[in-house]
Amino acid sequence: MSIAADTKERILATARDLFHGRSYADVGIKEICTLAKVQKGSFYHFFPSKRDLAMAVIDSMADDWAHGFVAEAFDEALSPLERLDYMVDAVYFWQKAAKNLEGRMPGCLFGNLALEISTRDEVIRARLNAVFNKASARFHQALEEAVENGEIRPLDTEATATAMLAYLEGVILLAKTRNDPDVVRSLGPAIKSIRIEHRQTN
Amino acid sequence: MSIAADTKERILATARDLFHGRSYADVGIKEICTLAKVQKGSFYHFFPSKRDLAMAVIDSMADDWAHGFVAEAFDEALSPLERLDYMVDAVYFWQKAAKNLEGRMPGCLFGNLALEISTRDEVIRARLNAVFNKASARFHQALEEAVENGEIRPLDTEATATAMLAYLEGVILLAKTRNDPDVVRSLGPAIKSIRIEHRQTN
DNA sequence: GTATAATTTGACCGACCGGTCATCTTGTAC
DNA sequence: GTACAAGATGACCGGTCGGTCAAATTATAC
Repeated sequence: MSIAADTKERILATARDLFHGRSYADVGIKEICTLAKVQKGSFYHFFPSKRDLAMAVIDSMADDWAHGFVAEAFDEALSPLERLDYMVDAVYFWQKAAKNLEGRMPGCLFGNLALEISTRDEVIRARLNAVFNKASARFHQALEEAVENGEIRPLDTEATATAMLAYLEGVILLAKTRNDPDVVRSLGPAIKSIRIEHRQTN
Repeated sequence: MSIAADTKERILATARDLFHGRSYADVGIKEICTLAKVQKGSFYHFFPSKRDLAMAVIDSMADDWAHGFVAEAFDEALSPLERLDYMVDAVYFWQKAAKNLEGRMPGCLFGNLALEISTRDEVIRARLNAVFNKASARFHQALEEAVENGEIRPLDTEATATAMLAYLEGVILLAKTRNDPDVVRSLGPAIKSIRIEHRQTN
């Protein structure tokens, strides 16, 4: 069972890297199998289809993310606004490291997949949407605390949290198009300037 | 010659719609030809390759954009901040109309292509980057005017302009992932809250 | 040791991909 | 009307795609 788990894990990790570095459509099962040192038949023993692989990759990445530097960035020991800066920094260093390795900025796997296949596959779209919602919730919590602390003036924390996530994704998109991680560092910190006021309740 | 131009234009328009609504990789030459009522050989009479078609589509869309509602939005008769709101509105109505037609929010063609193929094709990446630079220049000009007018406090207009473009792209990305154009309307106006201060010149 | 299930192997499939090409038709110029 | 080029036709190509499968191998349970 441990060997099997290893094979599945190897497929997953390989697919994740390839999808992230290129795109879903551009990476074939054959290539994944070759790099993961797995036969095609074995692949289909673990994954019913390429689609299912994609969903497993999304889940896997979301997990790593949530327990990795996102957990660090949103550490409650940090002040809310520090968390935002930490998050931006983490994205910057990650993208820079990836570029040094591969020569290209891969951007955000979720953003990439969202724009590539969310118009074609409702299930994957919903999955990616859920990932974004979870990410947005982190921002939301930080903002709630920041308002409580008096670090920032009261605002619509929920809408602003989503706006901040959108901004971060947009910055990564632009940085990827420039193939320059520095864009993240120069534009990223402005995430703290984004404000959506409370809706009027008249 | 006018007939030929029409054929080429028909290919271009069809490809643009299909690439926008789905993705570059997902749309085949054959499908484009069928919808455009053109034979495959004719296609290759006008376009050397699918890649070249993609570049022509980018140029064509950028042109339409620049002379279409972007020109309207950034009309100098409007106050700078009004231009931003106009731009957001235009995106909202466009996406909403597209969703009503096709059932799905297509998002921004440039953003879509950037995330899908900019890691694979340096020339296309550069082309898309140029489009973004032009868009950013529009924001830049508006911000310059706004600062002159005293509509907003002085800031790093160039960096902020790019940040605003990033935000807009991010908002569209999130809206597409939710398949809900209303996201553009609810988050979009916050574009005016983004600020990047002048770098310290000590 | 034997039965059973999990895993691996690699040949194989039809469909479709981007792209080619010889041939035919149409428009243009004189 | 004749010559020439631009455009249209559709059969065709090798390669790759996601996916299948029967048979062989390995691990597990008793």
